[in-house]
Amino acid sequence: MRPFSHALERLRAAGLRPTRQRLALAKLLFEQEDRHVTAEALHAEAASAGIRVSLATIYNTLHQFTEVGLMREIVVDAQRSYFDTNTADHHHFFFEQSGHLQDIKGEDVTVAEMPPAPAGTRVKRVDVIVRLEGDK
Amino acid sequence: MRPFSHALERLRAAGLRPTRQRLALAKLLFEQEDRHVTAEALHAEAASAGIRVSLATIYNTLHQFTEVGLMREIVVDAQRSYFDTNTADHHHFFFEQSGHLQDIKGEDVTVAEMPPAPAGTRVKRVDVIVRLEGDK
DNA sequence: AAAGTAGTTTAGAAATCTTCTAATATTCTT
DNA sequence: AAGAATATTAGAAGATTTCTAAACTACTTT
Repeated sequence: MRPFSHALERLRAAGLRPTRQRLALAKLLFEQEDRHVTAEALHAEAASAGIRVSLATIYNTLHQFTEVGLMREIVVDAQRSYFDTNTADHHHFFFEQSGHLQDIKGEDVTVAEMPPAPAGTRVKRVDVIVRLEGDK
Repeated sequence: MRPFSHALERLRAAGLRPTRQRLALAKLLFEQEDRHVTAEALHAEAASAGIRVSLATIYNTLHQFTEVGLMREIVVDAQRSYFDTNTADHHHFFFEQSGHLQDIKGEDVTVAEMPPAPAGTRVKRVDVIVRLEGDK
């Protein structure tokens, strides 16, 4: 049922040349359940999986994947960018202490009574971030 | 009706020593309608108002004001921190092109059907950010 | 298969924003 | 006025992200 379960096909479908680095990163990112990664974390993970990729490529790749809609960026922390492999309509719990993110399914939050977008603008996205404190 | 309309009283009430810099910044920030500022923007504004304050003090002051509840921090842009003088329950329109923020009154957005906070955590805040593209 | 070309990757430098340091200055208390 | 506590500052340092331009790889054409 998942039309592009293979990294190669996903990249091809997105019009991205399937290079060694992109394939390896796509496997890390997409061949398991939805993930939230920072550039540094993915870089470290790649390194320990034996994939040699520069940090610049990690950034390039995360941005490219985001541009073509394979991922999206989540802004929850002023000092660090998070990228999410779940591109479906959904929101987030953010555990401020640990920096951990957890999806909230789109159906589980209802934003009712939105004011209209100001003249001359379009709503690109509505982000609901539930900031949590305490253990986890 | 505004119990602490004067910068001096606000600082005193918050337990912050009313220094020259803090007073001047409090005046810029609180003696006009609700504002959204970045550290750099406030620094520039202070400079053109003839207030000599270092950038380090701007950061110190914004954080202190936030700690004592006079302001709050808004995370909408991974590369820059915004601080808001409106501490009431409310949300935001974010104009991605210009980096401009606009309040949405708390009553104008209803977040219904929130899932419960995960065990061991408390909800600190729920942020709704409506990301806009287009002019303005 | 070889060559050409267009697109990628890379290390390291640079840019940007924020925090730190420790010296100096100011405010508050006595 | 003096002393103690707290603030401010310039500049250095830290952290994250982007840039540069050289080397490399993938794809296309021959």
